[in-house]
Amino acid sequence: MPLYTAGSLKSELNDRGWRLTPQREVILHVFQNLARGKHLSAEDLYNLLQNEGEQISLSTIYRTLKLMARMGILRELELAEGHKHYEINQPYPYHHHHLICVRCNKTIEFKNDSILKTGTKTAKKEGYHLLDCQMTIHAVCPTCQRALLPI
Amino acid sequence: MPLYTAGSLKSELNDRGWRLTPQREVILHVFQNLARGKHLSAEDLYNLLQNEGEQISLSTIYRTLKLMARMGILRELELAEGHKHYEINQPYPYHHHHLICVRCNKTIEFKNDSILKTGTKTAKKEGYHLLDCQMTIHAVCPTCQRALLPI
DNA sequence: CTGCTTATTGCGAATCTTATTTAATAAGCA
DNA sequence: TGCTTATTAAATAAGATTCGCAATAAGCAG
Ligand SMILES: [Mn+2]
Ligand SMILES: [Mn+2]
Ligand SMILES: [Zn+2]
Ligand SMILES: [Zn+2]
Repeated sequence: MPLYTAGSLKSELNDRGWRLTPQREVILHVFQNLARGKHLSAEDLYNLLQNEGEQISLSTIYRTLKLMARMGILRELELAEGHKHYEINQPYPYHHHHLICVRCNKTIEFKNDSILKTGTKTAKKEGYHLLDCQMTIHAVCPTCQRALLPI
Repeated sequence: MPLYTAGSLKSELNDRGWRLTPQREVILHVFQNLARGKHLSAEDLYNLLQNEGEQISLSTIYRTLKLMARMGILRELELAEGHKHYEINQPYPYHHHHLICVRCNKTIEFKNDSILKTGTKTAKKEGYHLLDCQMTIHAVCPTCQRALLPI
């Protein structure tokens, strides 16, 4: 899980016969400058770029998010039903995990260094090349516990 | 994360004003008797039941899987793109986690007791009612590493 | 710097999973 | 045993993501 710059992204892409496009650079930049604790869906990213005057099609957004997740640059998160969220994939000491309320989707980030260690060790043991490891806690938040039993 | 029987499922449902139906009982039974390491998608479950002569509609399958996941009876897993997989949610010592190849979806289960401990502690600290906690490692398996660079 | 190859983009249309609507059914309970 | 209403099946809709294709432009060789 290295930290990417526009330059290192370009070389990693070119090494595989792929290309660095302005769209990819812009999207990486958005995630690199996203506030801690923020997570973007494809639609979120699309709207954010629209508001900044960047014209990147939704198709390209989807393709780029998938590509960068497969490269280990972004993390793909299941924070809500029906669509994915993304954030930059950072190593220690920024590596963190998520506690999610399954009813209202309120999300709390937490850290635990032993998880990344376990992930690294387990992947290595099986000969896998690690891209990301994440712990997800599904639970019901205090507010939703008090609400009267809707599922 | 208690272990459910048809009886305890019924009381937990009835306590909330809900009902135990034959469909729900059948679906719980399938997951309770599923071989270790097996994970079912909604479609998988539907086909499995069809082959056993059980007529349960796909709508009911989806509703039941969601309900049981929200109750903490089943775990919802992201083992492949585009659809979820489910397995029974078991406590220590059966509690386990998943290492997934993002290219071919080959999945390996592994255990690590400290994860459930961390999940329990973190949920408690925030006042959340724990349903499930899981660690997911995204990686590229040895076979896919050798394959020539398709994403 | 120039031209060529082909990866990538944007657009629209398609796909596919999951949710919803509705009438019929049946679980729980008095 | 009868009543209330949660649940079902089936058809339909919704919504996220992917795909096909023509136009564009990144990388590279000359
Ligand atoms: Mn996060
Ligand atoms: Mn499993
Ligand atoms: Zn909540
Ligand atoms: Zn693989």
